[in-house]
Amino acid sequence: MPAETSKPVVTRFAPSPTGYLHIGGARTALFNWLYARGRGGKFLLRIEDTDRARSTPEATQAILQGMAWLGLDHDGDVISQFDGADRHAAVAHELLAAGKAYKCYSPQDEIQAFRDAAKAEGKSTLFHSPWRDVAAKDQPDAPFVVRIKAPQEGTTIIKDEVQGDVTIRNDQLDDMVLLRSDGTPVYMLAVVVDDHDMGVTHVIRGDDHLNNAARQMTIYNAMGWDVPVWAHIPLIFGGDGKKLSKRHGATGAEEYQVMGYPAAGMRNYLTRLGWSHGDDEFFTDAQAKEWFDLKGIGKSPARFDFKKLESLCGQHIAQTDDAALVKEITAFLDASGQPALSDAQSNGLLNGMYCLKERAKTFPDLLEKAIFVLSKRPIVPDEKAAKNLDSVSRGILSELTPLLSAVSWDRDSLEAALNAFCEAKGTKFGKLAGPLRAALAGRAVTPSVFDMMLVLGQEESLARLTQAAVDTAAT
RNA sequence: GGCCCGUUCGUCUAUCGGUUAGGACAUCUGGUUUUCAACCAGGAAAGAGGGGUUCAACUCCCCUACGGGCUGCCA
Repeated sequence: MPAETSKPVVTRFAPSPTGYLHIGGARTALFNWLYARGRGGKFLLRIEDTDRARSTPEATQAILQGMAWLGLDHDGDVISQFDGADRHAAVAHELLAAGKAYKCYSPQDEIQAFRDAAKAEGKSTLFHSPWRDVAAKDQPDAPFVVRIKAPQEGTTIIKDEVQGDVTIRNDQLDDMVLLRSDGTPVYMLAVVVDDHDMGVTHVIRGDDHLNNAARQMTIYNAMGWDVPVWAHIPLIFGGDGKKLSKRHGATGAEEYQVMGYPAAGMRNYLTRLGWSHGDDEFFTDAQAKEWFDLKGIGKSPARFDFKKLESLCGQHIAQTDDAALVKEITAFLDASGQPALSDAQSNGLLNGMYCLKERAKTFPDLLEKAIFVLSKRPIVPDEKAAKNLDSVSRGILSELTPLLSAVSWDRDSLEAALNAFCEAKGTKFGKLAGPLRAALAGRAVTPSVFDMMLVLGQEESLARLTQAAVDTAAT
């Protein structure tokens, strides 16, 4: 690996702005980001917008927003591929002048007819232009496309860090179009020129481009440019082993944001999907940057598993700093179009975070558990909680309340007081917990009653107990 | 049709010619418990099929099956 130290790493993510940031694209971006960031290199972002009909500024915004949410910061400005069209065309003309490309006058319908016929006969549909070696003086004054002169003998070896050495016979390569008949460059040319001009050293992209790499290499070779290190990564599938699509549920990065998955958990899950570092499952960004390499990327497509995502997200939430979580939740609320937290709610959330974050896998999950601290009196019990507030439990609560007003408000004292109360009443604590939950939170599923009382404070807790004891409306 | 790639528990994966094929998520059983979660203990669960090579194959080679990709004046 001594070569790696000689040249700084430059990676890039190059999405087409035709829709939201697909989760598979997000992972490709993540791999590029990790690889560059772990090596002190640069991570560039280029928008492949040469298809004018399908590219939209909204899509570019969605991609930027998705990357921002995932914390994938890029170096330098966002590059528009379309802006480089003149440069791309200039390269094609350079190739033309050097005799490494040629003008092809075959009309499209003719080519199409050839392909249809070849297919019908079960023969190769590779088109061989009759204009490849026609001298300039014999060329007509007619519309033409510029095609590269691809090698016709020998083999091209794609030295891929993930797939290994992939050998393609050159007779399988076509003289692909570089410039359309209107003079505009095609994608295949644009990527190569841009990657070269941007100094990209490692091309990490989906393996749907593996075959394209051989074709792109003919351009690199014709221009005498260094071929980058290739790493073609397998695509992500849905749970049924089919290409991930809408029917599998969410495919856009921002949908995961709206569902309340923490970005750190997403990064961890996506990194581990199709890449491994021994048995490590849960790791921080710092560890991921340190460990990530091309060798650890698997060759087979991985399936997306929500359960594992949730498990990892739960662990990340539990390990995130309380204040940072409140910030993330605030952003989540905003992104998902929900009402913002009041200052009082924010503070309450922060105070209660220690006992909330241990038990939540997503932000909505956490918020659900936090209802006790986000709600104001009067606490209205939901259906399940109401069942714990029958007349008997109300009686018990009203007996308990004066007792608690005399107790010192710390965990040990509260536990002692409640246990003593239960013993005196001859009941188990379990009998008391349900009504307490209903009174304090209005829910049947909550954090520990001690934590709730501690977070709420003595005054508020007693007020809620009092209210529950006297309120008979629900029964 | 042609060319290219892939295939280890349900899922993500470890292994890199010699292992009782390991871990994680999910699942099942038991325990703990104050609900949910968490936690503890334990269980079930895998090399697509067929040929080689080798003393020995999940690991190397070939074939088949299945899945995927490319085969555009899309990207």
